[in-house]
Amino acid sequence: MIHLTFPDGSVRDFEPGISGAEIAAGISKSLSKKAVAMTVNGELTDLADPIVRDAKVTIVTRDDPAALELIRHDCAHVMAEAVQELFPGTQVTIGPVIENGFYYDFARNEPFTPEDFPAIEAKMREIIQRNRPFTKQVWTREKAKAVFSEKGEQFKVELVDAIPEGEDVKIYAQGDWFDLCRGPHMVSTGQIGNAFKLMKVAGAYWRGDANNPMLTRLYATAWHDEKQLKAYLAMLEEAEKRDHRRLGREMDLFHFQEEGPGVVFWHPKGWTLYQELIGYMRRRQKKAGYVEVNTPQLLDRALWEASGHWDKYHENMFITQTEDDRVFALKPMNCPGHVQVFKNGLKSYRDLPMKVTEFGAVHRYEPSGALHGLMRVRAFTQDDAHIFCAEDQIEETAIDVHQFMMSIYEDFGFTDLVVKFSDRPEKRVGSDAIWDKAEAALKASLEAAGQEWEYNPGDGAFYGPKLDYVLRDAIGRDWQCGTNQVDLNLPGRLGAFYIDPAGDKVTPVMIHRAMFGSLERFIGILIEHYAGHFPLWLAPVQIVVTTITSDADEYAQSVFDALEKAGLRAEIDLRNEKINYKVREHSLQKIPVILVCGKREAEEGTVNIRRLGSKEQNVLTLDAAIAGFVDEATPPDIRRARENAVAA
RNA sequence: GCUGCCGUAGCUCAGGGGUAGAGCACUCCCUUGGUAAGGGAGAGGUCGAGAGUUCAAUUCUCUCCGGCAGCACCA
Repeated sequence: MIHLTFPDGSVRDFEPGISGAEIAAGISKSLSKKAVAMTVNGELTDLADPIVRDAKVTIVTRDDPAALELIRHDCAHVMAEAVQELFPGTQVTIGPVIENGFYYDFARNEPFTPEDFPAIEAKMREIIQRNRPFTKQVWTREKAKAVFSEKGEQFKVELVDAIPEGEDVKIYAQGDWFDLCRGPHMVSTGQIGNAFKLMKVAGAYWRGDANNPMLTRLYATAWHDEKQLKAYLAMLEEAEKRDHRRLGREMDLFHFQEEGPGVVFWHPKGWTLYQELIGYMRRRQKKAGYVEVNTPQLLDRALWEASGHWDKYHENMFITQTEDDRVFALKPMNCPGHVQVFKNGLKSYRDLPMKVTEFGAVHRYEPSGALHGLMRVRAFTQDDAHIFCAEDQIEETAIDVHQFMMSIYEDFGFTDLVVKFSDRPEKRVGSDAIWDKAEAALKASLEAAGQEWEYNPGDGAFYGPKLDYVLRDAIGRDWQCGTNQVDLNLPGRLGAFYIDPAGDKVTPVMIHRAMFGSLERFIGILIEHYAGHFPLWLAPVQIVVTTITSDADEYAQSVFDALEKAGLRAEIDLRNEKINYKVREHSLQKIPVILVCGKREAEEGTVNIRRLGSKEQNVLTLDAAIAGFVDEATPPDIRRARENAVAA
């Protein structure tokens, strides 16, 4: 007898080899009907699997959140069967579950098009209706290879070969169709339900390697029920509405055009936002002891060869040649420039840590397919900094940078973020002793702040370990922004040193860090995060003053003048249009505040305030209104400084 | 860069071998209206670029450029 423990804590005895299906049937008829899988000691397995020893067992029903992964995975198998039924000769490869759904990669000479989707979906519904059971078999490697080669499924043969020795070669069948698969699956295709939809067709390299042939990938989404599916589709629509490329055009922030692929034309409003961010960061960095510099856009090839960038990245650099045959490259990064600033003039240990920062415009010739609005561009400005320090200052510096980073993200409302820690890769420079030190320092900086982190083993740069900061936006998407990297290589490579207390020359360690990452990208993220509804301190136009009729023009003008005098970014709209029209237009422009001045307000010396996203109207005296707006438009760092001053 | 799709007015899009259309936006006129579209008139396009086929190409073919989705890449 074996003892099985159930979620309610009860323990019952069974014959060894009993299956989950039998247990469920023994508990109740309805459970038996709803059961799709089970977990044994926390591991999800087929309901039909025998249980041979004592274990904790949970029966998973279709409504269980854990079943969603199974629904998607089963659906992937059904999609593969449907495709092979409709398009004979198509080879199957792999079809994993991903966030929100699944995909399946096929090899076929003809590409699929979205016009094929309805037929595939219909065939999938048919297969689901057949309600054939999923059955598992374990084959020998030889049999699997023989069967798949016989079928002309070369990719599957490769996959069988890739299964480690000693691991079972599992085959799951649904009716006549079968696939090599790790499992688990539900009981039968009928349990998949109807809440799925093919989403897109795309190319993808076999095994994710650009040297391999390209397969056709079909993406689909699948859910427990229609309601969830609809909610997901609605979320996609919402995401599309806040797409920064669309809002950038609608709000007149920036544009792109054909002659400049991947480079931004900033319009007055977008540039205001841009400058506001730079101003914020400049104040914060100055306060944190950074010194701001500016280094050349163009530098001789020799410097890039010395830094090692030429060797590794020259295909991705913009390179120029002058009449006298000198080759200059547009800087793809600021580090070598900052090292030159450090090197100019002898440095003492007393100068360390030296924090050099630059709003550094860099150019990188990114692959055409990588370009994406502001998120990936070929010319961008980093809020870059390099901190030159002694080895024994790495830890304090890393802590300092981490806390700085967190406080900056908080000012933009990013409180949900993930920090990824990457340590030494196989190919690297520097002694193990100093890697030990650098890795420990980065970890210590996170622990000192009580910050949770994800571990990316071996993903560090060849020159040092790093932290990456991934922000989660208002609709749950992740964006990598900040980075904090220890560099044990470049200062030495470029001949930087300082004089230590004993009078010896010592190579400093350099810490690379960027908070926004790139201004362009960060603005893209902010647009989507706020859906264009910027907080007042960032809004390019904070307030529009407008009138009901021309009777109040003069008063409106005086209101506008007062706003400008108070340092607010205001516009005035005296057009002979109906108030409805003007309110609509400025609301669509996502102007945070509309001040309506009619006869009444002119007589009373008040303003009628309407806030973006609300229909409410609020009447205040002009002075009170301005005081409120000035307060609200205060950047968070200045507000903090003021509050601290008051407290002290 | 790779695979697939797309490129017609500022925007969203229709059309299709005989040199173009709608709505919104824009300009002008009328309208002075209390919180999300008042009315009228007008202007606006080498149909992404080049080549080819054709009596004739915006439409068909090819090449290039740009965009979108995904993959690969991201110092």
